[in-house]
Amino acid sequence: MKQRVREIIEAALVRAHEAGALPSREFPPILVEEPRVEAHGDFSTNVAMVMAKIQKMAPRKIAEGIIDHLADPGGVLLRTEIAGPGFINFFIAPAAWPPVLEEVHEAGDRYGASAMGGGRKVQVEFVSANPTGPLHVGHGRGAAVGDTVANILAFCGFDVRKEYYINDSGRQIRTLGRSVFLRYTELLGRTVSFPEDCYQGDYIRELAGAIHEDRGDELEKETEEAAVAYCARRAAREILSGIEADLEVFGIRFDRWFSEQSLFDEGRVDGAIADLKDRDILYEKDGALWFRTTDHGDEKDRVVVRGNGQTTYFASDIAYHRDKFGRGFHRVIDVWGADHHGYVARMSAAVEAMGIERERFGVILVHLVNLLRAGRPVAMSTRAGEFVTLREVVDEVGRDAARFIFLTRHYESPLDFDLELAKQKTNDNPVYYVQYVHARISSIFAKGEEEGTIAGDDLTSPNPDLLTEPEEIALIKALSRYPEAVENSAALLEPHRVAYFLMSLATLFHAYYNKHRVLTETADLTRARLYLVLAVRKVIRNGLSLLGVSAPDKM
RNA sequence: GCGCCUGUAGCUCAGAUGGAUAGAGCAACGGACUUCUAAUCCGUAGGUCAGGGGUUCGAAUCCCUUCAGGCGUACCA
Repeated sequence: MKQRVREIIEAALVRAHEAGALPSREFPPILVEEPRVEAHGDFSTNVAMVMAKIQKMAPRKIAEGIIDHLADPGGVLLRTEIAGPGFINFFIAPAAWPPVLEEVHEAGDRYGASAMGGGRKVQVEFVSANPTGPLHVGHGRGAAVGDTVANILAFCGFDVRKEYYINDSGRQIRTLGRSVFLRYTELLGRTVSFPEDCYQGDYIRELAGAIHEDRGDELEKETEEAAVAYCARRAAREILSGIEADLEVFGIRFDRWFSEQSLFDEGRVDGAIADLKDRDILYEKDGALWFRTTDHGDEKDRVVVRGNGQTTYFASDIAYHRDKFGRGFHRVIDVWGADHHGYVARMSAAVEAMGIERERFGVILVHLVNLLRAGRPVAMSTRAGEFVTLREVVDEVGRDAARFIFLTRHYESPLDFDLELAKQKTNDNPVYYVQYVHARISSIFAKGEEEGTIAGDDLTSPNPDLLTEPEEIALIKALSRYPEAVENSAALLEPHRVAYFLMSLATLFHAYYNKHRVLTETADLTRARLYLVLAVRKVIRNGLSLLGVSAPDKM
């Protein structure tokens, strides 16, 4: 509908110019918005004010010229008015709304989908937690955001791949190996002093126990280096498969798990370094190899190969991102914890230095999660091994509630996740509020079938024009806004917009439900209302599925 | 010190690209279940959009500045 209004305005501008009412034919992009105040109409535009300078006319005068040349062949406009400093307000004829329902029904599962992506390949890399311990709630937030952003982009016509980058090389993995090996030697009856910088969690003992069970004391016969390496490899593999299982429970499946170690094994790190050196993007200083990131906006150059010959984490990341773009992704989106924000400038600089336009690389910084229980903070420290895992949270509060909570805040806002609140079935926890709409509508259909008034979802020749109640028009208006909500969500990479849309749609539905009956004495009216609520159910289910939340028929 | 993020009702949070009178939930108070699910609805009350300056027809939104909280500032990952 908004699009239709925009077209009407565009046509009026051209006609007004041709008729001499507007001197310049230079028109700005037309902004059509939905005013907060009902008295200002269904839509309004500020074009007249924006054009004042170009046209060298008073805004209200321009507005008059536009209104005089409005054509409305479809008869959607009830009336228009000029208001305030030069707004043009449009009031839509109530009868113009019900036909919108046909669009919802025709598109079905695809309602709200768009072609904005044009099939371009996009990669979303998220979670990518080191395989040194189980996932915690913070990872869960990143997982929910990354997964949903990817879903929404795919829905908007991008060819999306979800990827998990495994940091299976480097010091943390060696530390993991050392931690497990030490616990293992403990099991052999030795007393060891367990260093503070090793991983303290109980899961380390479990991993050591499993190795002890399989291999007995065999590892003792190997060199310590080999034994530690074995422990590291094996522990990382097992932790990773635990992570994969936890993500599966959380409703997330990756298209690809990408190993950092493979970059070394296949010579991609060396390859990237050699290439960048040839192009004079890397230079030597003080025995180290540096990247000229300052040429691309970073505050200082960064080391890629240290004086001792070891590559930095940055080196792997350069090789990794080079590989990503080499795979033909038009756009690459990384989802990181906000504590890595200091890394964004250098990574962006590196990408740009490799000849890739800056807009093609984006980082979503997901802010931290404070885990609470009934208002009190729950201690969280990976190293000390005191933390609540994502799995425990999902087991306790449920996948739907957990995902929804992560997605009802902007990712740049710190999040308090209260376990007790998350279990409550109140409106402080709106996932149930939204799901309840779906259940209620399903229940209406169940009742209708039971009474024999309808058969399944099959509504023969409904007449939407019978939907004249203000609550019905309000619902239809809301449904018509869904595609735009999804597009905005995709354009801004902000999944919470879909969640908020669903909550507001739910509010309108519950109000309608409480005031009017769907199954009435009049067959025509019943069919029309079923047609409406079925459209609502489709959109609720559609939106929830983007968020990775289930749409239950019963609650 | 410098950089990034955050600051909106008692609490938790929305308010993209600057628009007209600032929004929701929770909590508080008062109402609505013989009905298609009350996990719901209706109403009342609640504000110096952290403070100050600026830009303009118009600022929660853009710019400058102060304050508060978080994070980051390695030849760590």
